[in-house]
Amino acid sequence: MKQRILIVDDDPGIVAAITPALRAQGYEVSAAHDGETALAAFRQVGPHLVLLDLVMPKLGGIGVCQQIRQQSATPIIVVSVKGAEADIVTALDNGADDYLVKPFRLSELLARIRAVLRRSRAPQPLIQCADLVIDTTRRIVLRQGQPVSLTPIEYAVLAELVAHRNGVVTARQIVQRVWGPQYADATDYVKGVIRRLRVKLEPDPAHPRYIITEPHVGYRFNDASGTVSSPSSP
Amino acid sequence: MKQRILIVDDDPGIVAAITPALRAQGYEVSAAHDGETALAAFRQVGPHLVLLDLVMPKLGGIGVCQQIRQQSATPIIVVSVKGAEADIVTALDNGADDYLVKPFRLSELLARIRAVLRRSRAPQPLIQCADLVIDTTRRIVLRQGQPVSLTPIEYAVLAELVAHRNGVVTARQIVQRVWGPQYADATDYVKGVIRRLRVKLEPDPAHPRYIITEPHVGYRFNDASGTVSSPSSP
DNA sequence: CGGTTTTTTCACTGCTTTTTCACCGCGCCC
DNA sequence: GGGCGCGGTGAAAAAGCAGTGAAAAAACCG
Repeated sequence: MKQRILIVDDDPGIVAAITPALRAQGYEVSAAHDGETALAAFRQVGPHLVLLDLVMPKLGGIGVCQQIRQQSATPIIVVSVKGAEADIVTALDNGADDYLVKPFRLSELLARIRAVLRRSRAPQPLIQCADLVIDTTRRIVLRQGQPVSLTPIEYAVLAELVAHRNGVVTARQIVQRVWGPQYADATDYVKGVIRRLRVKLEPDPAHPRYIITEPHVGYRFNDASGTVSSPSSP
Repeated sequence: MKQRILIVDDDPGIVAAITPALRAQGYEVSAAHDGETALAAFRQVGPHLVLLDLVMPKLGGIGVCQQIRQQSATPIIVVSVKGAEADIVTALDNGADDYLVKPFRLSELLARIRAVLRRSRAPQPLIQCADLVIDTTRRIVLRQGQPVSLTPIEYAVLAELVAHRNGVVTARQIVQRVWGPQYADATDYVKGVIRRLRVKLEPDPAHPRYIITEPHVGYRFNDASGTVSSPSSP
């Protein structure tokens, strides 16, 4: 699935300059030109990353930052002409992940996007959980050492759950990430896939241990045991 | 728990300049002066973050970066005099999380450290109050460590109360925020939800400690203890 | 092209939540 | 003391949601 980037900038020139470069890298790009439409677009598109200008009509970049952070951990890179120490510190302390001063070098922006996305999607190569092993690099799932055959959609949904393991993911989020933003309310799809996943992965599909339903909120991948591979910060 | 930072730089001046500032922020600081000792120190200290210079004897910064990445996901901020596009892109693509060109502003470095640590350590703004813990990002409420299941409306009302904790919120305000402006005088809804919240959250629902009624005004969420959240502002 | 797997659609069921409504108790002011 | 506003209580009706099964449609593969 293509990664989606939302550009928020009131200067159409900037948007026009960046967009094709991002598309060339294989990202899907959408844009908003003021703070309020940015938040609406954010909810609708469910992007994997936000490129955010600071100076904007309606609602400033800092405000957008805070609003997004209240509802999501989606990475944000602020791109602004304001290069003062105070601006940078304020943005970073209000939830931005990186800060780039205009004018910037395109390849640097791309590299910073890669770095931020790499960390946020943190595909820990191996996730082990009782009798399940999920190898995200090979797209393989083992259950009690036996490989489980998953269809592409099943795997994509599982990956989405595992990416936020121990956290709740709404059906809406899953549909947006796996099928695309335009399917946002086709949450029926998820029901079916979740069921098939449970049949294939759960010891007792009727009483799930891994794929837990958080009533009226969404689903949660329950990883009781700590992840064993690739030790992160000790 | 104090967070540990490993500084890797062959210039003792830099180390001497940064170290006290980091200590003042409450970090534990250790240092290494070349690539090889850096890796040894990394394994020994197990830092939460690495500040890495590029030009060094024995093993360059890029090499250190790769080696660290092979064994850990510990965040790395590269700090270097080299400001060329190619250097930045190379560092970021080899596992660095951020890149700061010397000379840098100290407060910017500190802000970038906070930003990177925040993301790597899932910072959850928690509201703690006696035996209640409210995790606003994950939509989870714990009572004496046990998760409490709240319905969407219950959670929304609680969030509204908590947002103005220790201040009074009128029933009218709650209805407007949770149900929408057109429901402004359906204050009956609130009664029911408040009751259910008390049953679920209060030790003695008949004599509320948290969700207090302010007669003829509204409700107030009583947060005796201070809020505990992640260290974001210095 | 035919057969198989996968995805989509839909109707149904049991359960939880939300809404609605009637009533109770308390304090207050006239 | 009786009416009145306000907040708490309880229960039943209505609505919404998740799980299930099964069949149609689409994609895949030889």
